[in-house]
Amino acid sequence: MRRGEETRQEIIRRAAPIFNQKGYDGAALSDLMRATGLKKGGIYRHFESKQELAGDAFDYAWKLAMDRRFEGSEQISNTVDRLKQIVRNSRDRRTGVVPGGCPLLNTAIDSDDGNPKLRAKARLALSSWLDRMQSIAEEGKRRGEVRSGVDCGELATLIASTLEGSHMMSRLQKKEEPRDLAIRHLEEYLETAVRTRKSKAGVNRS
Amino acid sequence: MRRGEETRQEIIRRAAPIFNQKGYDGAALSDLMRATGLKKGGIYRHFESKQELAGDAFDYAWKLAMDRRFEGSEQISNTVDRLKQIVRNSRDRRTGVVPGGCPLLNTAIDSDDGNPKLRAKARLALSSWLDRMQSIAEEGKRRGEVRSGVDCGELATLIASTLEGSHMMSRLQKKEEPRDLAIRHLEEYLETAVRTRKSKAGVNRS
DNA sequence: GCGACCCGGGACCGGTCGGTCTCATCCAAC
DNA sequence: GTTGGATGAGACCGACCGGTCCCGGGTCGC
Repeated sequence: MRRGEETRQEIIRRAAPIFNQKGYDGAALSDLMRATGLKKGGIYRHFESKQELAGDAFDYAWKLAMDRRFEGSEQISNTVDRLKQIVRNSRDRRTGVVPGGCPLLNTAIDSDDGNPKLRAKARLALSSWLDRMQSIAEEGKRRGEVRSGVDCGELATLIASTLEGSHMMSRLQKKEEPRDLAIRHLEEYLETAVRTRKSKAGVNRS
Repeated sequence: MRRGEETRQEIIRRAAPIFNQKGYDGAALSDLMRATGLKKGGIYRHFESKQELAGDAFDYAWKLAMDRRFEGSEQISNTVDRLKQIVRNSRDRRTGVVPGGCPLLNTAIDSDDGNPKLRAKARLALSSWLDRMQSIAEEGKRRGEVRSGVDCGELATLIASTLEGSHMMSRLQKKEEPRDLAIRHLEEYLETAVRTRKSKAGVNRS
């Protein structure tokens, strides 16, 4: 990797928390300069605009968040248990991600007015998250682990919105209860309304 | 009401959508001047800072939203049906409120970094909302309409976070599905896990 | 060792920010 | 009709915004 490219990536890494915490407008060039240790010229050498940097920073932050949220789920064979793991990850695997809360939630609200480019990125991010969860549910359906009556797209939407809503509340109240509660609720829902009932013993438990 | 006070209220009414749509930093004095038809002097005559105006505008927007969300629920006698009505209101009664989405969600994210005064207002707003729903559930418990095992505070938290999360998704996707889905899910939950089971016929339906 | 180029510093730009202050006008009480 | 407080206009302020540009220095390939 060329030296300039390394610097570029470093700028993205350092800028991501600033944008995630302060929003697009709130993240001033002076903040980014302080965070990166570079002056304006050094930053604008690698990005043609603040928009471009913000976009790259969002992609970086979202990728990290997604990786963490699906971490440890791949090796779980049962799809419902895999979904439960993903749900729990939103609480248990939040270290090492970009500070400032969920980039998707932040950017969705932040770009609600104005900023169509960031908004498009947020929309895409949401879709990719939903698609991944939906695919798991559909795989579960084919395998007979998920009930045939379940709408996999709706299931993914329900999980995402419950997690995001409780995430906002937990951050606002500075308490873990809302998030814990949402996770318990979703686990319960997955067990009682999604997982195929087994008449025999040997029910899967994660 | 003195003339100045009328002007003050009018400024709040006009400023509220600006703050709700653009956020605190995003709402420039020039925007507020355009919306109110006043110049700086005219605005600062009635508010000692942008902060104060933003706070009053949030209170105004939140009061409107709360009124709408609880509208039509008072005259429903059964408490579970009352909660169902409140849940449905978040979809059905959104006309006449301040544009730009839920003021609580917007302000919670917007004030996540910086702005402690607005954050305190958002926290208070959330508490008052939760308290109102919790009180209804507790009344239902005393009346035997809500199961004794239900934690009313948790129920309120679950309703709020599910609605807020789906609200964000609906706005981001510009689709009503996430919100509709969340409402259906909460209605189902209220019926199956909250409402007291009746062994006799004549089950309440809203 | 040399030349080309990659890189970052930092002065500079016009514009806009939130906020202050003075002054003309309006209106109501007398 | 006069007067005095309430009201709003708008010039002005320093700070800071995102963005541009040029130059000096470091680092390559040769």
